[in-house]
Amino acid sequence: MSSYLDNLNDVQKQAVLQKEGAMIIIAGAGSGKTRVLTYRIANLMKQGVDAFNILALTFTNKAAREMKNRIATIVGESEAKNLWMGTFHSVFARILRSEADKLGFPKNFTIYDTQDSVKLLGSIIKELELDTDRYKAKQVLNRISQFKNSLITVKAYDNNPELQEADRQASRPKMGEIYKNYVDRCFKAGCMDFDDLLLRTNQLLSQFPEVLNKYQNKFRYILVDEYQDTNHSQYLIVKALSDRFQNICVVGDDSQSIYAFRGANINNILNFQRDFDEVKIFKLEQNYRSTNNIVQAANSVIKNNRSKLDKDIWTANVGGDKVKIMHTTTDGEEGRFVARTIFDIMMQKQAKNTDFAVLYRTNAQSRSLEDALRKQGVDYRIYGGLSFYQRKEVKDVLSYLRLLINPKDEEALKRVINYPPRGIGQTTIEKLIVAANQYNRPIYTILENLEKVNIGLNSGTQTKLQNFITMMQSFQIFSENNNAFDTADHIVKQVHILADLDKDSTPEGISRIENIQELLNGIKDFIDKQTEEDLDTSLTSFLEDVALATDFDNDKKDNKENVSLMTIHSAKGLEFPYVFIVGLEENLFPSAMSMNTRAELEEERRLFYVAITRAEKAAYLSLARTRFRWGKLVDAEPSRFLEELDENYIEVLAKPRQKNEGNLFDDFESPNTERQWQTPKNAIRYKKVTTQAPPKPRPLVVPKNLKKIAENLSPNTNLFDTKLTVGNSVEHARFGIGKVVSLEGAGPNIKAEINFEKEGNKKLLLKFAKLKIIG
DNA sequence: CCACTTCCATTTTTT
DNA sequence: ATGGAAGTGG
Repeated sequence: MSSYLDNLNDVQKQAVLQKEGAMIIIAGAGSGKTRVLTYRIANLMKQGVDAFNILALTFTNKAAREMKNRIATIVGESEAKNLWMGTFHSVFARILRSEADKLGFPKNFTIYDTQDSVKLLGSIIKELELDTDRYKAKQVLNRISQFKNSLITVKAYDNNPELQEADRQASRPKMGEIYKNYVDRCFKAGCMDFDDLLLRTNQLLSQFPEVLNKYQNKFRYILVDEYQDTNHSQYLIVKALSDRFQNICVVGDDSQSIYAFRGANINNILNFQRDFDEVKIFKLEQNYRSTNNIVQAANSVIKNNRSKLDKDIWTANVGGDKVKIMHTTTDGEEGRFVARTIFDIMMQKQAKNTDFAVLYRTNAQSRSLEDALRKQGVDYRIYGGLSFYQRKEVKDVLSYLRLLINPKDEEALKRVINYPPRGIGQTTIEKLIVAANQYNRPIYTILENLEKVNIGLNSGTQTKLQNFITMMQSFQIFSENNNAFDTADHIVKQVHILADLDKDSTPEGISRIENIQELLNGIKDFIDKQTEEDLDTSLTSFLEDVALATDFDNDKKDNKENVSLMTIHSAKGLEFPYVFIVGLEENLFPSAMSMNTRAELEEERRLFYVAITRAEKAAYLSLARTRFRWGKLVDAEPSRFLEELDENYIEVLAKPRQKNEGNLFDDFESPNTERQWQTPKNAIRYKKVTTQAPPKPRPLVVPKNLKKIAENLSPNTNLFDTKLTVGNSVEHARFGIGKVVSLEGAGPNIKAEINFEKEGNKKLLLKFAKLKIIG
């Protein structure tokens, strides 16, 4: 029966066959992790475990889908269909959907994306008449996200002088008030944001024992992929669900943890052995993906990180090409180098577009690459960035649909109440919000009862509002008798969105119309697919899918083969024969925002490690000495990561040149560009230099914005590195001098009990407490 | 209330 | 450079 096991090495096989208990699979890059997970689940099922009792949490929905398909080939489609597989967010959104009433949410709750959350926070900040420079909606959202991911509710915040003090120090004393308002408003709107999907799940499991019991019994075998990137909230969910049967298998690689910025807690993986009894450990250390030069180059970089699990990634693969490094003068030149090299490799090695990926640190870097690829005639596709569903015109249509299933959805209402323009202005909307807050009802309810409230609207405006409501009600009725596609189509026609967009005959305007068409097609596809698999075809389920979809999840139908352009973060879990990593410059990669602590810098280094290890056959690194940023030319120094690469595995294509030495690709601007490139003369351009230029002493750059951000962050982030221990004397801004009595918790959640001379014993969350070690 | 203009920040990464 | 927000005149 176990022919499928023959493809596995010893450790992989052990990991697959270990059926019960807690286990951790430390899976180095390219070590066949997905294969192990797939076979492991298949094996469980072959051994008689019911698919309904297996929960597998992945990092993207696409990963879940692919894994499911692979499992289906082993155990059969009908069985594989019953597996619960998906991202934390989508799996628990589904569970919340059926249990929402217990938490006071409607079953049809809608999901706020980041845009919605930021907008809501913007209006709250305005309503509270706070300084919008101090209180930047986006930053406030980040802070609230931190709270939620650490399970700090509004109440917990109110009881936590430390947090309040930290916010006061960051000149945001009203943070608690904003937080409370935000949570209230989301609740009243029947909406959950991304973090709520996890936080509310935790609430559900902790406050309702019968619910916990139900899902503990259901999910007897739990698997978590990319465990290194789970946050505290996710960790608690996993812990709670697996508590009964303790059949928990987590897979991850601490060296690939790159999501600390959104609360991922690397200690979840580092401390796994502490959290469960008798943990079995499997280390997958053989890399099957990359050539030896790539594996060793990657190893030489990551070894500079202090905090990591002990492992030794090796490969039996041949050496292959060395990792190539290209110094260029400008970002434009860098783009042309990438485009040209891709073109050359395609010609010489008969490679396809899909064999290539260009990875960058920030989305903004894609522009110069796009220009160059377009000129070179290389088809490409950008992943990530603004997703399809976030485009204005698409979101407008989606907002109508959202409002239909959840009339309380405030952000959706605000979007469509005057779009297309129907004479309902800002003033009117503000009056409505005020009324809604006064009566403690959703705006929609106010609208339905306009005649009963007097909020100072003139009769003309009242009629317009009335018409809007009547229209929405008619849509409501329509949707009850028609499917999601017909409803959406009906709405698009009735509100004349296309007519509005038609006024704009620019290419952008035309593409907007196409986007709406594509959205409608998307809904149709969704219904077809769901029907085929006998799943929910409702509007609600479509909207949920959309809210949690990533760019990778909706496969474009154009059958063109494309070079992939994406951020390194997006590239996690993917692999390509040829990988280009661009912008290896100080302040860009590592990012200027991530150089104030060792922890941050180490995350950047892991990011670099992830980038290199995406490559199978060849990796090209490039940098530019000047680059357009913020519309200005900015000078740049080579990234420190380049110096960390072991020179045995690299090859420098063009040595660093001073700016005034002229542009390597200057002739590229000339009309004969193409021909110039074919001439052998160009060969010397790839001049090999055996020694790298002596590294210049790096000027100590402290960007201006760094200071500001440092002030906003808790100033003691680096405390994690200085290792506070029991017995240390510390000084606290408010409580004065004290001694550390004990430490508990892990990572960002370490709490210290401190005996203060004046204030007595206090437990402080190190993350937020402002402590200075004085002895 | 709307259309047009000017101004401003934006660039770290994403479910 | 660019797109969104805020301000201004009709």
